[in-house]
Amino acid sequence: MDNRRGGREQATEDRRRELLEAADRVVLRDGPGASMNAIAAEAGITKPILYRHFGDKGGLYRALAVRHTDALLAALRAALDAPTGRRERVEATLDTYLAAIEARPQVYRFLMHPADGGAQDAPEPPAAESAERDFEVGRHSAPLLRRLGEELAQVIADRIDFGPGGAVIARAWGHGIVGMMHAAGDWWLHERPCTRAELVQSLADLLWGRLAAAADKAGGPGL
Amino acid sequence: MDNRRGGREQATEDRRRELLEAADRVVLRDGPGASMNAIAAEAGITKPILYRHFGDKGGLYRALAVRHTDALLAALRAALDAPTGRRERVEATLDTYLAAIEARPQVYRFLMHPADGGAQDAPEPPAAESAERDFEVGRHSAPLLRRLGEELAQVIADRIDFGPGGAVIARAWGHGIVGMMHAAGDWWLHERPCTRAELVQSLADLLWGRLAAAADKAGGPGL
DNA sequence: TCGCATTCGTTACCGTCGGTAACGCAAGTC
DNA sequence: GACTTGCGTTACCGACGGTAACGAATGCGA
Repeated sequence: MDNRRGGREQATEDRRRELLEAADRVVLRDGPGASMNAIAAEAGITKPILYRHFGDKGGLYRALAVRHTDALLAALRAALDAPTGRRERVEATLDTYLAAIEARPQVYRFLMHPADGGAQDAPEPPAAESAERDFEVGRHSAPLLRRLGEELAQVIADRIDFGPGGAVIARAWGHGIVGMMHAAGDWWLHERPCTRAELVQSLADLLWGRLAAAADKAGGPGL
Repeated sequence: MDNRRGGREQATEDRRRELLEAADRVVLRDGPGASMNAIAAEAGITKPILYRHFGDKGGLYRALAVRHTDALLAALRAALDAPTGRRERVEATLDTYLAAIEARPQVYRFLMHPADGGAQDAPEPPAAESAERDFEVGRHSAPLLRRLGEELAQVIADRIDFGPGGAVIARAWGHGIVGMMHAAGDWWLHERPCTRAELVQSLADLLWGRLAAAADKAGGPGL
């Protein structure tokens, strides 16, 4: 039908988008762990073509994650680039993240828990001689966190002047801050013990060294 | 054999411990996602008795997690209670955590990714009318993080004097700091870009407000 | 001593899932 | 009109979590 224009590549690209949107709908409805069958059904087709497009479930999830991560990253970058003071930028970034996970908790949930990740070493056939030798702790959790961490690290490294070896510090901070945001956001979304603005203030205060500056409680063990 | 003493309850308790140790070995060897079959085989028995003891896989994993979490918590509490300055305590706590995940990455990996968690709402039969209505983002990730966060929040609330409403701030900080530790530790364990001591210093600096105090890079957009 | 209930353990199975092989069918080409 | 080339299907595989139904061993009252 609409095969005019370049060729089939355009068509398969459209197809891919369509499949991703269907997958998105299903994941949004059923949470992570949505089955490939369900996704295929939602898209009006069957499993094998899903696999032809995305390889395996990890591929589909990765593609989905990239979509949403890109959107979130764009919003965060905007907050990070606002022409205001550093404190305001930090607050805006925190608020942007929290607003995003508040608005679409299912998406957020999916992004943070993408089933597994990928290929440890050898699944199992060769006995199991990987033993404790294989570390490779990584990729168990969310690639999103890693991406956000690296992104923030880049911004930090660009903006703040550490001494030599500063790149590593910036990365540690990037991942650390993202983790802080994530964990606090997760807890907050679950229990809603305060408003978003209050949480933003608390976390910004934490990053602003209030932990070091705060007074001990009376009767404490000193310091 | 050793049925003297109270009765069978003692025996089943021993059994349970034995099974948990077997499960521990398997999880340590095969990573999370170790199958119930494998665990049962390691314990020298078959699946159904595992299910009789722990209900379902979540139950077993929860029991395992509690064991390790308790051990880690004890170590962290010791670091948190050291009779030194606040900065030293923070550094000791960070170092304790990082040393733990460094020493046993498989255990750590398992704790942070306990398969799923539990019972969303209705798995699927009733059509799927939960829709986007059900929030309940929680419990998707690790209960360990929550426990650590609450624990740290308690220590913070005990030791630092916030004004009214301080309990919520302490909890936000507790979860935030734990998340920071976790994410940074995860990244560090994966890439090993620096020594443990260096990471501890970087994170402690971050918590000490160095982000607020640090100088802008030359040519930056000002503040 | 026999029967009987209870407990521990087994084998054998179910439903679902991720993933794949083999086939069917339409369209473009000579 | 035969021939390739993709898209899509059905039908299947192996592994998993979980369970039902059945087999010994043990304790106990008659």
